[in-house]
Amino acid sequence: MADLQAPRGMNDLLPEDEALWQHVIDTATRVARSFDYHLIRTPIVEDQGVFLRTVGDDSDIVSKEMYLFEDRGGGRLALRPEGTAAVARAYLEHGMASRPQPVRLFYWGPFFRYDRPQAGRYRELFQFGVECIGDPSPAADVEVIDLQRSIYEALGLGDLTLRINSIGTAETRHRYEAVLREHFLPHLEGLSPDSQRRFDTNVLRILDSKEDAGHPAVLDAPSILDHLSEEDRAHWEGVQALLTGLEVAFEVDTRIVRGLDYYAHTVWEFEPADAGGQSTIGAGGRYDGLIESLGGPHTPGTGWASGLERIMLNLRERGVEGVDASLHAVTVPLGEAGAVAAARLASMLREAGLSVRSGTTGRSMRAQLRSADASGARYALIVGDREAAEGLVQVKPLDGGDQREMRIDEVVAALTGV
RNA sequence: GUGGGUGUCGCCUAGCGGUUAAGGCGCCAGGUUGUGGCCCUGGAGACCGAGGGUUCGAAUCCCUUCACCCACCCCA
Repeated sequence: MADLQAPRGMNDLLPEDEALWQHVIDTATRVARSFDYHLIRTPIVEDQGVFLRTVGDDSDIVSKEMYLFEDRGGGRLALRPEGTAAVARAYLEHGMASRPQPVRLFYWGPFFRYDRPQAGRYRELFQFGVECIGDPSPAADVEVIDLQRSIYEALGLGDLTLRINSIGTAETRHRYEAVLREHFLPHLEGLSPDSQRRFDTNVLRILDSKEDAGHPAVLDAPSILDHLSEEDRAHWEGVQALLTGLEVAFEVDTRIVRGLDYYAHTVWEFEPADAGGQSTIGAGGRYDGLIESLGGPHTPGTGWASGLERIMLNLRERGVEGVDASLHAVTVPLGEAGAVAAARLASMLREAGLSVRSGTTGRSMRAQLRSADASGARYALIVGDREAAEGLVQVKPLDGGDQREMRIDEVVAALTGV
């Protein structure tokens, strides 16, 4: 084995994965565009402040998973750990608030989190995400959820479960956190060390603890839904009514709390029914406080991100493979004159829109035909010195059909014609 | 960050103290002169993840380290 390897938790995408990868990106892009969402690409590196100010100091992402570094000019940069804050930064920087609202954006690309790798969890991960910025209504939440669902549907993952919750506004949440602390305080001793830690850092997460899942104090914990303000409640009911109207199936799950600080109101996750470890395929939420925390005016927003590796993992589990654009032909050059004629023929066919692999010169005809057969191409185009001298080609169908000799200028028509 | 498992040719695997480290797939070349898919023959390709020990002798035992896998934490 080579002594140099890809960095831990980072993977190479190999040619055999190309078809499925491209299928996922193309499908997601197509569906997003059908909702009038458009691509935004932001740098892979951002000023650290973009994430430090928005994501939340005590979130794991900021406290221990960010790749932070200084560039040669002393700039304090971060490899982006997530997309929303970066898109919000771009929205502000480019004055998108003066475009027609809401602004509908999608993006995809690599993100980085220094975390221990595991099934479906990588240090370099790829996400596809969308953001709808500038619309405070429940309809915006439901639009992006519907878009997300449509992408999964188009990919063949229509059976994913949508679990959804409302965490109200920041004020609501703070009030609820106080209620929760009061509730858990007498039971702290009986909870796991993790939950005891969360009591201080993020009480909400105790509700989502796997270790304490069956604990009576968790089971009869007060629900955030009972602590929503009137405004929160109106939004929340609006979301549910619209989802129901669209016949989008969902489950209310009050344990969904989201790890990032900027979320408010609606939060959701899509998961396969047979949920395992790193099972969440895509998750999102409303982030009305985000742009303010970047120094901009109060601006509502909602969106989601989905892990491309997790999508691919689930597609593979269901036996879905991408379909490779099939190779039309392979040339079989023989001799020096044949090599020249074959190369000219190949470029002619490519210009006509066909995909053509050049055969390896200097190899025996038998070796070349074996290789052509293994390539999956439909035709072998044999051009030896004899053919070259007379401007001819032997067109050999690789499915066993009869070989035909034709003039070079007839080949394009013969291969594109039918 | 915590706990468990695994590392032998490109891929899958055998070997588990003394073997020229074996096989399958794949790759390359042949099975008479320019015709594939099946079959047959041959070849290339591994200092057994890396570094230290133990031993007359280690892929096989021990330690360290790195990587991968699985779970927790967290998250997409």
